[in-house]
Amino acid sequence: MSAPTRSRARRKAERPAEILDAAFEEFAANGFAATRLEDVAKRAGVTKGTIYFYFQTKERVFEEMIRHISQPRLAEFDHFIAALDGPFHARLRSLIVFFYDRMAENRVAREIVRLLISEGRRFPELVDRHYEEFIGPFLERLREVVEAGIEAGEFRAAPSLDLIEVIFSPALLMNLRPLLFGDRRPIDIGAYIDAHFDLLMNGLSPAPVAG
Amino acid sequence: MSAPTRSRARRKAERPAEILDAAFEEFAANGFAATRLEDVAKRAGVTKGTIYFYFQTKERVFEEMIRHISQPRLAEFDHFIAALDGPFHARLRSLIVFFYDRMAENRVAREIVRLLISEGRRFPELVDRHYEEFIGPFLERLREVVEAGIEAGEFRAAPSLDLIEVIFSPALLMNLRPLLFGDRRPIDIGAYIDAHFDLLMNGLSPAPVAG
Amino acid sequence: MSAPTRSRARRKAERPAEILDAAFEEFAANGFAATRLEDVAKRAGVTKGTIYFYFQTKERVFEEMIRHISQPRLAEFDHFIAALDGPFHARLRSLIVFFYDRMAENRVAREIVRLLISEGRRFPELVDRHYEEFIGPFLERLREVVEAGIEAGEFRAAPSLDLIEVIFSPALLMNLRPLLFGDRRPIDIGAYIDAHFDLLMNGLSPAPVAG
Amino acid sequence: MSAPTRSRARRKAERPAEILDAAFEEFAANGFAATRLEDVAKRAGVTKGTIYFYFQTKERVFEEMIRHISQPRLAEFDHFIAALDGPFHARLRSLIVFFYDRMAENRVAREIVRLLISEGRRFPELVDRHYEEFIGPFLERLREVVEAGIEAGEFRAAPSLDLIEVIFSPALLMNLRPLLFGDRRPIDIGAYIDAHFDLLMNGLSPAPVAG
DNA sequence: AATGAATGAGGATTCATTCAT
DNA sequence: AATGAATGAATCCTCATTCAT
Repeated sequence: MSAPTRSRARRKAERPAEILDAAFEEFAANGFAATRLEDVAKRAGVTKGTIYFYFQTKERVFEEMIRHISQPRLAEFDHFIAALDGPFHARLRSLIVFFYDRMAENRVAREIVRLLISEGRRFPELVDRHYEEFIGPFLERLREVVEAGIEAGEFRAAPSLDLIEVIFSPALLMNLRPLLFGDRRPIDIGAYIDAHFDLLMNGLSPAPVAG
Repeated sequence: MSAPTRSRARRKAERPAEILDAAFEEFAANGFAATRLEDVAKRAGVTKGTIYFYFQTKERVFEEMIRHISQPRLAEFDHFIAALDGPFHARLRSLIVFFYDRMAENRVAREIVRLLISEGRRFPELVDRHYEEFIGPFLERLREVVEAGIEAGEFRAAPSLDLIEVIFSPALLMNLRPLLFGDRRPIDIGAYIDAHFDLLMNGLSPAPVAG
Repeated sequence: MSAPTRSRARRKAERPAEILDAAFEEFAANGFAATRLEDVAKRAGVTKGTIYFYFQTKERVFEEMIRHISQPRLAEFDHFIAALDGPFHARLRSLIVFFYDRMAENRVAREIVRLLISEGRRFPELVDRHYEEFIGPFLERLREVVEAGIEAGEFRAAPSLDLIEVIFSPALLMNLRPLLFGDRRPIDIGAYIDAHFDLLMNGLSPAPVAG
Repeated sequence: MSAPTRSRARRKAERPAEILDAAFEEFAANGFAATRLEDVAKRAGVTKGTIYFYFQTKERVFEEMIRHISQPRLAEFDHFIAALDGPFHARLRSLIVFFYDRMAENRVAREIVRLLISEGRRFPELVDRHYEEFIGPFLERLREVVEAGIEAGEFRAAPSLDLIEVIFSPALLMNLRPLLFGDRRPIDIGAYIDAHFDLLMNGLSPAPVAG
């Protein structure tokens, strides 16, 4: 099948990506130290030697794997931002739903988070790059929307503006839950998102009795 | 010093705890797979053989270490709960501040969370026990306070009552941040807690103009 | 039970023997190298330390165990020899049946043989002592009976007189069989003994037609 | 020497056999448990890792070693059987001499027997395979010769026909002797074989006085 | 480009032996 | 006499890495 249809040259060009995809699965399943390059090779359909042809060390495989898996999300995010429209509370909701969808409910993204947490001490630059490329820009967009919403009178000038992460942090829980519990303890994510947004907009205090 | 002052029997009684304390430091620093029992032994001031006298395998050392480190917190929590008092929004704040204080700002607790995330797949019972002993009861207390507060008219009956975790989840961020960034990217936790609580009570919507 | 009936002093006197009995079972089951003194201790109902109180090293335990298990057979053999009586072919049969009974069909004796074969290179003096105390005397008695039988005209002066072991060697097979096959491949020992003795007396050649 | 003369591929093809030959020497000298794979490697001129490249565990090395050492004898035996000729008592003697020669006087075969006895409990399938491939067929040939000899009037119909092993069992002694005594207690094997065969044919009973 | 044989340092685990009590 | 905590050398096995082909 693939042998006749894809030229040898083309297959060669895809080798590194195939190895990194395989590496993602193995590292996600076992962590950095407990993953054997032998298993990565087997999963990628090559031999250990081939991995060393493309990557210098196991560390390098890990680093490039994180890069390889993360990169595609960036463009997607930019595109999404560009399309944001409508009233600011709708934009805010969109941003948050986007995070739930792309980060919390997406297995690949979740496992990357797991790896950043578990191996972050060994690869601090990876974590920092992630902040600069994903988290920072996301928070920045969030802040812009909230600021504009305040200006437009849709939001009040809450202290959370300065600590914008407090606004979306409930979404983190949906990211961590499956990392901790796997399939155990499932939750109704739709209801959770609604609860998050309701709390975000209205808080817990009872509405003052309108005159 | 210890040889003359402490009797052999006394030292023996303390050995397992000493080993588990050392194990915590090593596992927290390197993760399960990358930690060498030899280093745990050295840190505990014993030899490898001694570890195997008390624990059957490296896995067992890990499991018992988690248990050993976590246990003491339980009593503390129960005691805190018993002392909860005052208006319900104050109790709610107390609970949340308690979580920030004991979980987010405490290095040991944070590292336990890291280990549960990174090694949870290998030790699912540990994660589940943690839920049953810590997370579940904490959420339960939280729910009780909110329910009572609603009854008392201090809180509105928000949908978040059913998904109580949404209420305290911003605190998770303060738990994860140092796991990811170490000492880089510090944050003003006091301000963050205030923002969290403000959002919790008031939301982002502008207050309706009072009559 | 045993505590009240047996005095402590008496139990102490039996300790070494209990240890050696336990050692026999473990060494027989696993061989010298694969046996753990810890298991010997457990089986004997004492601790490792106690073994070292009575015996200097694992090697010593092994050596003394062989001695301890073998010794009792010697007296038995002497007693049996003294009672030998009747025509010489009957005495020969008795001797051979004795060997089958005490060596081939007795599990303990068989396992001692296994140990002498498997550990003989490590403990050559044990093997040699065994020859001097058991095999040599047994062959000597065999030779005496055959010689007397020749004198009495009951046996012919076959060359096997000088290599007396050829006479009883079929019995060895009954010793080795269970060492190799355990309970697999059982054999009718009674019939085997009869075949052995028939061959011994009559050989395979057809009887010359009597005048 | 070997590096320039033998190609890598050629050396590779011989590696497993070289390792198994080395394994034979070490296991024969020390038994299974007391043999260190490190020593096997050293003797084979490779490193520990190489052994594990070809064999999964120490057990596997042992099993394949037994196979590797035993196999070549099988063809030899078949060839010998095909060439059997002459009167039946001559064939019987040939068979028995063959056993003495190939099993009792051959160091390699003897040590395999030692290993089957000492490690048979751990590797019962090895013992059973040995019976099926070597012992069983050998006994079968023996029986055929004796049966044909009876038919031809060269042998009498002794009860030993049903327990054919009684006929060759004296040869076992020549197998076991060196296992137990090494070079101590040498024996004149030629004379022993003669005595064995004389007994086999004529027994111990005095010849009836011919008319 | 790719293979896979080979290495060797490293780490988990075992166990004979010691010794304070 | 007896215990059992403690040791540390020994040994199995793993795996990142190299390199001849």
